[in-house]
Amino acid sequence: MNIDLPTQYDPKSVEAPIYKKWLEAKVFHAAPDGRENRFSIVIPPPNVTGALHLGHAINGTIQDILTRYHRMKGDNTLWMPGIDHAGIATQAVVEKTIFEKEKKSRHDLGREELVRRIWEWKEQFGARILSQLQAVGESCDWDRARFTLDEQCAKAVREAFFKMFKDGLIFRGKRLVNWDTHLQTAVADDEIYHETVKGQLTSIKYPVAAEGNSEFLIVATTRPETMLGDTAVAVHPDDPRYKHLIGKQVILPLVGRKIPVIADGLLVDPKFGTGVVKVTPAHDPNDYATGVRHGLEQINLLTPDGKVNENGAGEFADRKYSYVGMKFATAARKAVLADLEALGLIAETKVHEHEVGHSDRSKTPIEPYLSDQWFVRMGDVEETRNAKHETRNNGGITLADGTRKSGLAQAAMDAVTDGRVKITPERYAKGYLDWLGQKRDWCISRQLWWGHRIPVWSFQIQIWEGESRSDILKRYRDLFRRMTDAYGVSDQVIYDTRDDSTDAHRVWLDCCSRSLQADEALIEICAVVTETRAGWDKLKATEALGGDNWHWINRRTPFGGRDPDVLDTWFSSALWPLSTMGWPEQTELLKTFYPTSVLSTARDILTLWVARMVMFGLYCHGDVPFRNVYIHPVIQDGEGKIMSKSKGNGVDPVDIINSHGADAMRFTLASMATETQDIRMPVVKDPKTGTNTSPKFDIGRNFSNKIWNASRFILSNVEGNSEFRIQNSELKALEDRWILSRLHATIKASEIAINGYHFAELAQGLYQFFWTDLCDWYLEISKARIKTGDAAVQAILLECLTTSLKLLHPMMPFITEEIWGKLPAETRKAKDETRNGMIVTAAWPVFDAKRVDAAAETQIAVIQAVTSAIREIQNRYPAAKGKDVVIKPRTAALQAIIEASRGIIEPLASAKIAVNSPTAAKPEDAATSVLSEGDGAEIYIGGVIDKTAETAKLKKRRDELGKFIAGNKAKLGNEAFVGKAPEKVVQGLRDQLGKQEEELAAVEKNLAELGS
RNA sequence: GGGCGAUUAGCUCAGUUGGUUAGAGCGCUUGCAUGACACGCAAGAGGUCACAGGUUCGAAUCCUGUAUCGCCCA
Repeated sequence: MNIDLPTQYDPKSVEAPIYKKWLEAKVFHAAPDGRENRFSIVIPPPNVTGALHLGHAINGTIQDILTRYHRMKGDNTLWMPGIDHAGIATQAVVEKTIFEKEKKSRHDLGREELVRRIWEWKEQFGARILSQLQAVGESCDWDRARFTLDEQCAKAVREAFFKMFKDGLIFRGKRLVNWDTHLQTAVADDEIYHETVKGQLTSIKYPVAAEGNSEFLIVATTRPETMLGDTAVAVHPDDPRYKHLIGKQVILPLVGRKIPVIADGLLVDPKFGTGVVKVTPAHDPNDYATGVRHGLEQINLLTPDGKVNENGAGEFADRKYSYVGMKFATAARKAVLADLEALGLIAETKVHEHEVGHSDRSKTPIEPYLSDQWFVRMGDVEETRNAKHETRNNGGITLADGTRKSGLAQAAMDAVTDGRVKITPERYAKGYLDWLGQKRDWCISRQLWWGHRIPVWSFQIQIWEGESRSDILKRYRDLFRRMTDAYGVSDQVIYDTRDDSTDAHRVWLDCCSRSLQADEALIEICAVVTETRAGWDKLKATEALGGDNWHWINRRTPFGGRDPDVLDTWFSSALWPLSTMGWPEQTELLKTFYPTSVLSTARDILTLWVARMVMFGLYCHGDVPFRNVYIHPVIQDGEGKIMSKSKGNGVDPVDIINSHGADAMRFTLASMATETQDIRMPVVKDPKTGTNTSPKFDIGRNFSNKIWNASRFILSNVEGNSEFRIQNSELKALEDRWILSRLHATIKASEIAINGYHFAELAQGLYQFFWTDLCDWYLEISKARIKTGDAAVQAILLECLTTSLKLLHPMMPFITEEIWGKLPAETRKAKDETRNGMIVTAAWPVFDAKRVDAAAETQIAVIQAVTSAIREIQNRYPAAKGKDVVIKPRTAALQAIIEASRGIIEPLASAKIAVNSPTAAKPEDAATSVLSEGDGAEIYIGGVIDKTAETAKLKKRRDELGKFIAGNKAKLGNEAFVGKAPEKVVQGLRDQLGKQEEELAAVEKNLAELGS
């Protein structure tokens, strides 16, 4: 033992240099080459707002296992890395930081300055995230790292937007959206969490508007302030209580507006409350839908910052009321209630619990808000929809490969239904299909400054008397086309008109541009046409518009220029597999690595992200973005709570890497990646550092240390020898054949596990082989031969070590690379079969069925059972240590096995087998162990007995056996069982019963000898 | 309210198409400085497979219901 290695593995001193070595050798870099076998993954880009958490760590581990495995298999392997700009999240964090430090709002800074500050933030935290990913050991092609806001990604976003706009799949509309009054932006459904709030259900009396009628309709609401925007009250069409009022009007208290009583079977449940529902189309999604059904007016009451606008006033019962400027859900509510109370119009109030949506980012309650937003049409496209566009079709959409589909959502659904995308575990496909099946239009505009700005220029056009909308629009379109043509970018701009305007005098012209040059042109055009008449002249616009019939572009509109909004972050994320590979250019990279092999992610973004990538992949490029989707489990704390910063129950992967090493963390996480959807990780405070940690990670650390020490042991015993190849002629020793059999079984099991995404099985299989089979048994059995420098053993040891290291490498890359580097150079060369002497590119082991040796496995199982039985007696009776053992095997065959294995068993048990015979006599006062392995045996060590303990133990076993035997006898006595069960099962049970009976007989005989 | 999932040893989890005596790691108990490793070695104890029905020759496994918990959607 002279190899110069410490007895404890120190990951800290190893990991950074190893990673550097990989980077320098450029082993993670992938480029298109001639290889047919390819494997590619795009990373789910971590959010630039935050640091890495365990979710990233487990997913990174999984992806790295897959990537490193395929790289070793010799596939052309690309793991594409990058980070996400995470629009709302990042802007909110930066705004908050600036406000805390400088007491300045985003409006104080201005758009340009804020965006500059966010870029600063991005540089800082983006770098940190990348270094954290590297600390985990992830083998991404860093040369290709992308950021969702960089130029290449921006180009893809522009192109996709342009294409959709052209196909009429992107449209602008006034819709009810979730409004964050604090951040003053629309937020997506998934950016909202629901909280149960104790509220009040108020019943309000609305007087019926008819001469001499003193009737009231009573409506119940949790949001009385929204009554200011009511435009109807609804009853069920079949409700006899109100039938006579349908079509009549009620007077809206406080406001004085007369609003109709409508009949709506969808909105109203006659059994709930009074059966009368107030309808506020601009402030409630259900009411909005009702309003659309009945053509009701939509009265918005809200300013963007959550106050009551000018619509919140009126006159009722000869008095004026106004709530303008009050905070909507708080002050206005209070005032409305007080005024109603004073009027005696409150029929009842009661405490009521209900769910209120809150914004994830600002934690403030969400208001449904009627506003202009951009949408992606998810649903089926009907024929009439495209009538106004130049490209007409018969309904449906065309994917990039020419396939026709009814709509975007349907295209993405079909890809999973017909198996082009396979989701693992399968059950998650249901959520994906259900979500897409709703085909809800996707609101893609955000009133933020951080993100891809919407590439649309809008001009509000005045319509003068005597000219039709379509005429003027056509003329403007022609004009704009000519102008952009002058800039040489006419094919970079599409012109579209909005037909959703209710204004008879104005109409919008939208110009969507795909390139930055087109933007430049539009800036120019915008400046000219909105500034001066001279500008018009300059461009000969007058001519273009036709003489004196003067029309103009409204210079006061905020939209006489580019749309100020940015795109939802998921829009650029949806293009990630395409944009990172260079789309819309048809790059070699794209041709080689798209579609990617697998996407690994957490279930919460299966719909938001995965579904949209499928959609965009098909629509933009004509193929799915990945063949497989693997959904990994979510790590929770010991109580089953999601880990989060605010709860303080999170574990920081960097802390674990510092305390346990990256390999230890990776092994532990892999061993937890089962098919379940949640896994719990008990969290404790590390007394040394005060940080959160988990005893779970000790498993990985201990295993690392085991690998380290076994390797140390093996390396120190093969020193001075060079290349080893196993000669089949030398495979005489049972234990040698056995460990190779186990090794090859492990190779096979590892491959099956990786290919099936069974990472916990992979971890357990390797742990079992390395620790139990190799260390506990093989190394112990062969120690004597190892000491004598037996060449066959050395060959086996090196074979086991090198193959184990390779199998372990994808999961534990650092330690395996470190040990690989300590191998004798010739061995490394012989076992590597590659390229640069590193394990990272060494060839993956090849399973050899000829190495599987069932006979050897059975024999070693007997040896293990006999050895353990002897040790068990020795542990029970310390006096038995060193004393001779008497074995009474039940058959001559077993006797022979034991006889042949004497040389193995005796050193392991530190005892001599004095007798090994079916007719062996039991020694005086012998402690007994009755074996059921093999053909069964009794094992005695004489002169040590404690009669009471011995009797108790045998009795316990007797009772157990009695139970088993009774059960088996009952089964075998059952004709139905014997008749129906497969012969194999019946025979197995008979054999088992036979053994149990023999064992019971032996136990009873021994009990009798003990006098009980 | 709808969907998905979980409930197996003190803890965290396995348990394949239903089939021989339900497994692992941690923790616990006992013994051990043993020429690789105490982050170790040897051994042991520990389970009414949430509950109630059902199907079946046979159920941790399939079905129905109940309870508790988690997640997603509305």
